[in-house]
Amino acid sequence: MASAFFEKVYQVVRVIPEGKVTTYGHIARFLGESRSARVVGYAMNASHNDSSIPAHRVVNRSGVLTGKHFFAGSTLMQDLLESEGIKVIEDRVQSFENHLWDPIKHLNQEDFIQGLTG
DNA sequence: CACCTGACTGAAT
DNA sequence: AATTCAGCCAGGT
Repeated sequence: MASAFFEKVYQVVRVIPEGKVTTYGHIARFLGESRSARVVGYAMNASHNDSSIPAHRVVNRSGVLTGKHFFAGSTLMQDLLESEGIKVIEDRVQSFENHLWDPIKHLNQEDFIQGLTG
């Protein structure tokens, strides 16, 4: 079991809809830790312990696949995204904002955290 | 035990 | 507008 923050991150990542992506910053902000975007990324690094976490749907604020290096091979992350209908060119998600899934807009922040802790 | 690094980001210079 | 700095947490050296 990872830290509480890691768990929250995982919970959010797990509910990202197929064919959608979000960013480290959005997740951090959604969790009320807008300054911990970096830790979100670090949580993803540790997410290799759990295969149920679609880490490929998390990119940086520019839609760049900064974490692809941590996937097997050099195109697995891109391949996964493209298989969900997201076009990726040179490690960048095309029409990024169009595919962006903002947890702050699609989830109820308080309820989510309440349900998580309770 | 202290210090450094890392899938980030926003503010300041 | 581009570069630098600070903040967050965990794990490795």
